[in-house]
Amino acid sequence: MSRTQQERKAETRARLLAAAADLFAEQGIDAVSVDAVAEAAGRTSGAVYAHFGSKQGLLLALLDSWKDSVLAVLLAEVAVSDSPAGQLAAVWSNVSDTSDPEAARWPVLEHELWLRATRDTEVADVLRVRNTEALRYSARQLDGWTTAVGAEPTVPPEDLAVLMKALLTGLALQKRLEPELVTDDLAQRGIAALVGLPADALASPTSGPTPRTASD
Amino acid sequence: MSRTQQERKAETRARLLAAAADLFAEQGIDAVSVDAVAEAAGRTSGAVYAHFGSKQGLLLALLDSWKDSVLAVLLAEVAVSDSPAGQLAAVWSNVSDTSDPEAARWPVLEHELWLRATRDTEVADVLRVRNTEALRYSARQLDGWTTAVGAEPTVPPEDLAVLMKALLTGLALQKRLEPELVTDDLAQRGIAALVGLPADALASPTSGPTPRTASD
DNA sequence: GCTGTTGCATAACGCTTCCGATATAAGTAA
DNA sequence: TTACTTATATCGGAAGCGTTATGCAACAGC
Repeated sequence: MSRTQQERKAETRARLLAAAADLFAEQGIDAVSVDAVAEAAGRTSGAVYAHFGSKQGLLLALLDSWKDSVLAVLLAEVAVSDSPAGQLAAVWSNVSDTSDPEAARWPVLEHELWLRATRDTEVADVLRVRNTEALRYSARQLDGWTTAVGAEPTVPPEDLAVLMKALLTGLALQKRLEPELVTDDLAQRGIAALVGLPADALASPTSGPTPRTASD
Repeated sequence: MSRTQQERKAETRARLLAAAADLFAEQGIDAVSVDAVAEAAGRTSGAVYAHFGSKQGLLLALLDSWKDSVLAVLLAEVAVSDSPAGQLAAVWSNVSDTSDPEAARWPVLEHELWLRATRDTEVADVLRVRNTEALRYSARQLDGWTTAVGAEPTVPPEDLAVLMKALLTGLALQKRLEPELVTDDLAQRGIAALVGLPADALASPTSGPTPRTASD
């Protein structure tokens, strides 16, 4: 089996990034050594420095690769349901799911990155780009939903997107500390209140098929 | 001038805690060495281990000392104004003030502690205690406010407190990454929406007591 | 004043980190 | 083959970490 150098290199790079994502999320970025990442990828630390120059370089490359992949995954999950309630539920579960350790991993890492951005300009820059991108998309969606459902939010869609993201982020944070305090139902009521709807308006959508609503 | 051993010890302990609070918030807990804390306090690392046994012991002692002090400060600031609008503004500014580096410090540390709680059981325990305490107080306040202003929130006060805290936390987080995206006005509108009020019902901040009813 | 104790400084230990210098293996082109 | 390039491995150094052991003043009780 002959593989070109390009293929070899590409695979090594991919394996290093995957290993870094896993370990960073599981143990925290600072707690993970370069050697640990390399070993988990079946390589040695030399490969990391050859590919990314430094641990910081590895982190930035990881962020870059995420800007595409993670957002794409979320959008795909959202696209499955076409009712506002289902789509919001998809977003919420994507952020807050604590049952599956695999899925619960990257929100933690996301959280860590936001904190890191406070002191690391490079990380902050990357995060800002992703954030405004997500907010722009979110604002568009929210605008469509609110008019479709006939809600009258007290703020324009762009601001509503900020509030919504803040609420979801805060709830996810809180849920990790005290899971039983933040039920799916509570999240839904909070969202409804922000949008300017009665609490049950999202549970049984007025139009379109009823999707899988969050239980609890 | 002669000082008793007790006084000496107490002052050293206080200085170590103060230095730890400063440095931890500024650089992050892991990035700060025990030696650095000791030096900032005008002592050496030996003093740290004599007092707290370990770096983790120092951290836990710091958390303990905060459970009293920080909450007390916040309550005092809240007590200054006796209108719901003013009190909410006090809370929000206390969480989100980014102008004064001194004040902007501890929300960052708070954020870091929440993240740390994901992997550190001891920190999680302390944080849970403080959190439920704050939520209980907050729920009581919110209950009083909503009835006083005549709002009709869609959830009971205990849940409303969770939502409110989540929103404020999320907004503070977001504001640190993109300050111009999260104005005080936006925060106020978000709060109002959660409580179930029109956007301008809360809009008279630091002035004296506002009329009891917002209806007109 | 003498003596035991307290509070902290000093210095060293064992471990881990990042990362460069060097070496080897794999792939490509003639 | 031969010559050359590229990708990864190996090794080691300098520095940093938390922690422990020891020593030395300043104090307290007699």
